[in-house]
Amino acid sequence: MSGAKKSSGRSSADEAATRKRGRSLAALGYIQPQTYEELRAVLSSGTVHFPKRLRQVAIFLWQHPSDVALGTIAQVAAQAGVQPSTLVRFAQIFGYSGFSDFQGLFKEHVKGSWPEGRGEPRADAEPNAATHFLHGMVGASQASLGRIEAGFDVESFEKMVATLAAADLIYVIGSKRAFPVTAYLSLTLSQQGVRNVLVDNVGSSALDQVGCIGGSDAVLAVSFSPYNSITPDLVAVAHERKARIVTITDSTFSPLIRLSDSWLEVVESDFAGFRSLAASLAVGMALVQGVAAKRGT
Amino acid sequence: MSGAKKSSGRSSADEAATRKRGRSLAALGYIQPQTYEELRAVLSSGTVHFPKRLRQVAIFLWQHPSDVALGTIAQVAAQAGVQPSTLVRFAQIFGYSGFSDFQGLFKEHVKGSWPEGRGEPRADAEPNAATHFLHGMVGASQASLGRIEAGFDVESFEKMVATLAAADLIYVIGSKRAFPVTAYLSLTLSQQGVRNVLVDNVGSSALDQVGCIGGSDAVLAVSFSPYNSITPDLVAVAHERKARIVTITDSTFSPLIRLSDSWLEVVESDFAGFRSLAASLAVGMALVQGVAAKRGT
DNA sequence: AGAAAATTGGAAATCCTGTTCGAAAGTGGT
DNA sequence: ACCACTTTCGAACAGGATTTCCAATTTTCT
Repeated sequence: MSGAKKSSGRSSADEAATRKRGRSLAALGYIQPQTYEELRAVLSSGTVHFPKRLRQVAIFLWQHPSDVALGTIAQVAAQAGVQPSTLVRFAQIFGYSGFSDFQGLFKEHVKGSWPEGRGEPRADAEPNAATHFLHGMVGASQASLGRIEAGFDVESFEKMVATLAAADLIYVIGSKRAFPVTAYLSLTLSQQGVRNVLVDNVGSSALDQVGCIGGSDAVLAVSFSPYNSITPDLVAVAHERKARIVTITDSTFSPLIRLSDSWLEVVESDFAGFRSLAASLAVGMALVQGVAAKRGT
Repeated sequence: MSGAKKSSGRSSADEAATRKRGRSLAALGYIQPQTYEELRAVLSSGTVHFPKRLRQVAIFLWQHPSDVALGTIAQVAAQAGVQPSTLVRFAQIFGYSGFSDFQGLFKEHVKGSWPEGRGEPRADAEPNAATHFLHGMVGASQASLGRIEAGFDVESFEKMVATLAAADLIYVIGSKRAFPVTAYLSLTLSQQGVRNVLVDNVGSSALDQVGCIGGSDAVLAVSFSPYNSITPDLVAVAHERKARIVTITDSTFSPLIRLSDSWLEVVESDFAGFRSLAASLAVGMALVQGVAAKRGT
């Protein structure tokens, strides 16, 4: 609290910056974002209105996080079309002492998104019922994720991407446990500009929906054992109507396989009967990204 | 990255470095690696035998490319356990004028394999682009999972379980990215014999649904940034009707927090703009299990 | 074992980067 | 149109980062 003016002390520098400029967000009740995700949340919330140059900065940060993480302030400023000092001001508005601190957020994020970048989980056995189950669930998820990386059929995957990219319209089908996966697939496909229909069976209209499938359409089916939902029936109809069919399922015994042009096996672990979906979602996202990339070109 | 700003004679500086030290690889017939892949190829070929410290450097570069790209020379040296000057020497052996030039390789590589936000996912000439993305997605999932295990608010969690277990009827609310999570929550709750309503907004009936919430009911809300969906509106209505509200969200900026009796922060990583749901699902399953256990007794 | 060569550690010197500050330009209200 | 206030620009400054250099140490060859 001793008001040293330009001491190099980090924390006191923050306070000094806040005190000096009455308009910092901290003064308005906001707190300093501690992670990249929080920063994105603030930027996207639309609650902050920036003047022209600062908005320009915000947009650039949003669109080119890796350039911000890797570059020097001069390079970033040049790419964003502003002065270096503008970047410093931007960082200070959010309560940071300067650009360097602020850039740390981006570095953390890029490092975190980089496969090699993370450490191994350490084993602290905490005797607590809640954390014990969470730990088990996390373990099941990580086991599932590890398994797909270990053995992944790239050939099938690329065939699936090609099939879906060539399709006129994509029908996404999955019930029960698979439904959360198909819901996310449908959402991300739409966000990537890929037209698709989520067959959710609202109003029991699923059979009628698939009755409209044409030969130039494709079905993306997700199904897990036990295979007693309506998914096999729906896919059978699509198959009769000559649609291309790609499947994500969890064993070679799935009735969908003989109907499918290509398929991937994704085995999910469970803990105390609660099954993970982590691997299926990861594979699903990869599919969506692949299709979007292929469509884009 | 156009670092064309440095000192005047870049190319002549290279030659000078080469001429001065008789043992540079260039003098031995090797050429200066122009890309990160070339560097990796040279390192892995095993044709070069380094003394102890330099080998240490090579191993570190191999295992932690993102740290090399993001850090300063001092940070990298500390992590690798060598002196900064050793890194400079290493770079010069490969024909670079110094560490900065050499680091450029790593920066290029990291930036190149980071498909920029909303931008066009450029189809790299990388043959295994599919597996690279899958790898990244798995990494994002694992990062998310690791994060919740690292810092998990057990107190809030148990308060949430207690609230939900005491409720007459549980309303599960979430839109867009959060919907897959709520769909799975609703399914597993039902499978555990816990009565619940999934507010899916089919037929735009969500507002009317939450209009029926009573004081003995509870809301389980899931919401991620940007918070521009109808979820905050729905939860606000439930709050007015005196329902207990528990929330899973991804930052302290979420508008749901001030409406909630208890809440958990679950930060999900993303890769190339595709966000993982692994952590939210794991936490959700833990919640369901906790509620079911408490109801059962 | 001894000497020469290679390698390493550490501090000094230099270059560059990030930050600060005052003036200029822009904006909005009276 | 004028004034007060905010925002932006650009140059000067300070501090940090990279590089260089030399002595100390280890290795290798005779």
